[in-house]
Amino acid sequence: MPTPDRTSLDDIVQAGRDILETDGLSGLTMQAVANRVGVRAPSLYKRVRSRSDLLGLIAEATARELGESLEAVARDGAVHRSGAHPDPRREIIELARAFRVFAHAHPAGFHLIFAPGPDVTNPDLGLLAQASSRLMRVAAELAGTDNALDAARTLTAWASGFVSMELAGAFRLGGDIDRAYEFGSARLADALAATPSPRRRR
Amino acid sequence: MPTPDRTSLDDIVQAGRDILETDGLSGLTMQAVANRVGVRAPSLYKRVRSRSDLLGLIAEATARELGESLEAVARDGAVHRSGAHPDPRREIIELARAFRVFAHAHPAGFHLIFAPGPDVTNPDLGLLAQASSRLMRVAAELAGTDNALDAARTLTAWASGFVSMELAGAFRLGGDIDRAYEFGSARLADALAATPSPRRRR
DNA sequence: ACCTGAACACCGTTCAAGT
DNA sequence: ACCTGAACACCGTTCAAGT
Repeated sequence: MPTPDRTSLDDIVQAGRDILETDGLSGLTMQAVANRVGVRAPSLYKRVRSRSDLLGLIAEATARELGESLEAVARDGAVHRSGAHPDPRREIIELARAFRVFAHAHPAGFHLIFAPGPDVTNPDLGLLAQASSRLMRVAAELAGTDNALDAARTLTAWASGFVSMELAGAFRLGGDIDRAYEFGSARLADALAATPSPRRRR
Repeated sequence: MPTPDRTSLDDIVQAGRDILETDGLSGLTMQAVANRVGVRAPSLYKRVRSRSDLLGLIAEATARELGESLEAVARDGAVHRSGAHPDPRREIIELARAFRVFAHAHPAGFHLIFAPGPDVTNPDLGLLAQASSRLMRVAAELAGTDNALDAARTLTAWASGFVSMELAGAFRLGGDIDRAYEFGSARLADALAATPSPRRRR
C-alpha cells in the first residue's frame, strides 16, 4: 500500500530558498529543510540527489525569477514610455537598477547564481541565456551585432561584480554606493554606444 | 618545561592556502591543515580562533599578494616604458590584465577575497585600500579627482565580476573570453576618460 | 606553554525495516 | 512507493591530562 506523498520537489526547493535567505548557506542543512516541509531528512533523498543538487535547483529557480524581473522591466519601463523603439541607453540603466533591486531582495540566492562555490551543481544551460536575452538585444542595439556578446558580458560582469562586492561589504572607503552604481551604468552605456565597429547599426 | 613550537601561524596560513587551491574550500578542513603542518587538529586552536578566522587570514594574505602584483605592474609596465607620465588608459588595461592573471593563478584565493561566504571573517580594513591605491591614482587621473572613487569602483566591479563569472564557468555562450576582457577594459578606459566633471584635470 | 586523545554536538548520506 | 530510525563517516571545537 503506497503512502500518500507528504511533500514535493517544489516544496523542498521553496523551503530551501527561504532558509537560505534567512539563515545563510551554512544554515541550509538537510535537517532544516526536512523540518520545514514536515518530513525527516532521509526522505529528501527521494526527490533530490544530494545537498549540492538541491543548491543547484535553488540557483536555477532564483535565476528564472531574476530573468522574469528583467523581462518585466523591459516591458513596463522604457518600451512602454516611448513606444516601439525605446532608447537603449535608458533601457540599460533601468535593467541595471532592476538587477540590483533583485539582488538586494534575494542576496543569498543572488550569491548562489553569480559566485557559486565548487559544491553547487551548475544550473541548466538554457536558463542564463534566457535570463539575459533582453540584455543581449539591448547590447546589440548599443554596440552593434558584432560586439553584442562582448558588450553584454561587460555589462553583466560589472553589475554582478558591483553587487557582489556591495553585498560582501567590500565598499568600505565611504562614498555613496547608489551614486557609484548610477555612475557606472551611465558610463558603461555611453562607452558601449560609442563602440567602434566595422558594421555599426544606425 | 615548555614544549618547543612544532609549527607557526605563517606555516598554518600557507598550508591553508595550498590546500585551498588544491582541494577547494570543502577540502580545507582543520584536520587537513594540521596534517600538513605536522600537528593534530586541536593544536591549531593555539594560533587560530576558528576555521572562519583562518579563512580570513588566508584572504588577507592573498589580498596582500594581489596588491603587490598590481604594484609591480605599475612599476615595471607603463611607467617604465614611457617615463614619468605614463598613459593612464594603457595603465588601466595592464592593471586589468595583471588582475586576471593573478586570479587565474589563485582562483580559490581570489574567490575568497571577492565573493566570500558569510562564514569568512572579513580581512583587515587597510589592506584592500592599499591593494587598490594604485588603481585609485589612475582612476583619478582618468576621471578627475571628483569621480575617482566611483571610477575605481566601476573598474574593480567589472574586473572582479568578469573573472568571478569566468571562474564559475558562467560564460557558456561561446565566443572568445580573452577578447571580451580586452573589449571591456578598453571600453571602460575610454568611458572613464570621457567622464564629464566640474573640475577635470588637464 | 604547547601538544594530544577523548569526547561532544552536528553534519550528509545510506539502508533495512516499516506502512 | 514513500517514510523512518539507526547507523556510518566525517566535520569543528573543547578540555583535561600529559610533557
